[in-house]
Amino acid sequence: MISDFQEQAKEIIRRTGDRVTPGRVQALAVLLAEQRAITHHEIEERLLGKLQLDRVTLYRVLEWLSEKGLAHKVASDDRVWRFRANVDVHAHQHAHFKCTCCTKVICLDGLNAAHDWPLPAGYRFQEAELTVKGLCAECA
Amino acid sequence: MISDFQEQAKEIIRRTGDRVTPGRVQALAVLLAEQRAITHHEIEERLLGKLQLDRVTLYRVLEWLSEKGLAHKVASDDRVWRFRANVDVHAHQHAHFKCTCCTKVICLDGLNAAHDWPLPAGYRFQEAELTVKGLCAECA
DNA sequence: AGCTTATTGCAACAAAGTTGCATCTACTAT
DNA sequence: ATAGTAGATGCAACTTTGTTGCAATAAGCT
Repeated sequence: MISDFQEQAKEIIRRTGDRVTPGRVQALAVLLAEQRAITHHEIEERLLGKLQLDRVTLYRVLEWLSEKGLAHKVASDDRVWRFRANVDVHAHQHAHFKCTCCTKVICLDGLNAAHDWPLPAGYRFQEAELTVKGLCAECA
Repeated sequence: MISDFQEQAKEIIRRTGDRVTPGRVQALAVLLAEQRAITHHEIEERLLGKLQLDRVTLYRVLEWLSEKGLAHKVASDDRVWRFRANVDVHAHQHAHFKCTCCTKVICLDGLNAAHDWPLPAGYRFQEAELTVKGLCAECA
């Protein structure tokens, strides 16, 4: 299973034309194996044993994944970025759910934060970030 | 004008039953004088000259204002909390707009992030935080 | 196999916020 | 008015999350 994600990650990264490095492959593999948005810290934990990767390098890898559109960053109220691999045209405009109990974050793919929000005159819309908070099935 | 806000702040604070201290009064007065959500740092700037208040104390005052429901905190993608005085039943459920150019944040009072978001089975809604990003009238 | 340049690791730094504790002060009760 | 007390404040030190500069390394090309 895991090597499956690794191969998948390798192929995705190869297609960007940029270098295929262990750090990028393992980090993306971790994200692919996860159905939810996870923090830098959580990714580090999952890499333990598999690959020793510098903290800073992981930050840079995650930044690179976002830039290349292979993953997306999710802002949260705890000042921590979370990352999730971009699946297909999963694309940009979608909402997130954060459990106020276990802090888990998932993507609400069905919910697209569309651009029909009424803004004051002269304001221009770019994007919307919607985070719904509550309790997940396990914590409820 | 300014002392007007000070008197208003004093009265609001008095009604909580907690102590009316210069830090609380001045901080709330600053928030009342502002129509948008501002950062700890911006509040500190506006207090310069009026009152020398320790960084930590301001953090605690802002926390207290939130707890007492006199102000609300707005999370943002720059990992910085912003605060705004709560006007009337302005209350909780509303959206925010953040200018991607000047980083200014305003409250979209007309837009209430209502609770009809479709969640997965077993999930329980608590609150929603909606941030619309784009350009404000001055930056557009 | 060697070259080139992107990537990595390390150390140091930065911003935002928190904690512990001694000191001070707003309010209360005299 | 004064004194006592719980609650606020100021200071120093710390934490967490993330960033920057730079020398060393290694991925992919020829």
